[in-house]
Amino acid sequence: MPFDLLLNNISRYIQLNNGEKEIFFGYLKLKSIKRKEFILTAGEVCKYSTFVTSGCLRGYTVDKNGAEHVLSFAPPDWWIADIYSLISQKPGILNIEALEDTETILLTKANQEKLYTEVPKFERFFRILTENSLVANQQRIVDNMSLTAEERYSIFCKRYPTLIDHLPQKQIASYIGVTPEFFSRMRSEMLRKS
Amino acid sequence: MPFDLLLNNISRYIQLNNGEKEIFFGYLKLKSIKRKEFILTAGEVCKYSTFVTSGCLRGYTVDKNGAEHVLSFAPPDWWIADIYSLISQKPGILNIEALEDTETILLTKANQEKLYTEVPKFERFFRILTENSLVANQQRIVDNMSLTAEERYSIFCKRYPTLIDHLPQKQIASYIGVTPEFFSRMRSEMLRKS
DNA sequence: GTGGAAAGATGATGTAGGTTAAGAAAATTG
DNA sequence: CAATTTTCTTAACCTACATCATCTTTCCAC
Repeated sequence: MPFDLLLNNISRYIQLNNGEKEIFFGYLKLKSIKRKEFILTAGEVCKYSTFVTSGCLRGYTVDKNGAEHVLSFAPPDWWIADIYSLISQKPGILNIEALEDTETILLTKANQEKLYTEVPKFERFFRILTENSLVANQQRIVDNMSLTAEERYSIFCKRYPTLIDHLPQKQIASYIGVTPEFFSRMRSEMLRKS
Repeated sequence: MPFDLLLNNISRYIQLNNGEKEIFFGYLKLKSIKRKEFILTAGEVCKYSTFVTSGCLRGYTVDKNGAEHVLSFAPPDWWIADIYSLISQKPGILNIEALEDTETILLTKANQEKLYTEVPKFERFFRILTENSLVANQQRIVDNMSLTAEERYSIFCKRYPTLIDHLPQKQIASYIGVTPEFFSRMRSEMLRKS
């Protein structure tokens, strides 16, 4: 059952009966994404919430100097979307790219709205999802303002232990907000100290 | 009617009939806060969503070096809370303080939950509120990673024109993530250039 | 497997913004 | 309105991190 991981993800916050599950499944679509393929690029309108079942995606912006800034990684069991664009249905700023071959489940904005009407529990589910995301983002703002790069990296390691091994370190550097060069130096510095 | 501003705030996203308004009003409490008074301090559990009708609040954290970091201002027509603490009902990290004498409307977490059950529309309202907040926070992360302090200040001026005049500039400095000294220098630098 | 591209390491040098300190101006409070 | 506290300004010096350049290593496509 390809939806198992997703059902389990959802059951953390709301309980669905079989009828509700059927309705839900009807609104989903499976999609495979090849490594380096994009499912969204800046300037496009985001049409889907994407749930990752295997592989890994990353969401990033490109600033006016051409530098990339990773906003989020989406390993299995995570949702990803350009929330701004998805909500407003205006062109977004996020690029979402597969870091490796990735399997996903898509829920269109339109279907999500239908789901809210037909199974109102989903309103709760996505509210909670958004709340959690907001909390994480707020914490990240605080961390960026008050911690050194080294401290932010330690936090990243604790929070995403599974990601550290198989993620190119320039991606991690970008996520914590430093250049790959500085990140490399910082890491060898940290090893030397320990 | 002290609830006018709040009703108007809500009507941007959901429409309430008179019965629903009555239920809603029954769950609200008015509270006046004196300048420099705190409605929440780090370590406490956040019990309310607070809506400001006049005056201004600020939410900030204190890092391990004792430095303050402003996460949000709440001028009239804004909601404020320690979302993390409010959701989890665990001790939070936010201090919320009145920058001037302020009038507020409080909605307890418990009443908010009741509202979700009795008037499910509110689930939608707070979902949208959270979504908007998430979008703003995400943008702030991007801005902090990719813009200079000067650019962040320009954005702040455009986004919160009413705040600039009557906010001590050290508070603005803290919000955009620089020291008051640097902020002062930067501002005179900007004036010189223009 | 091998050739080319991407990722990583490392050194020299540059800069945005921090720190410390001290005085001037403004705003609160009694 | 005077006293006191808070905020703002300016200046000298400092540091975390960026940039640029070059070299080595790893990866992956054919």
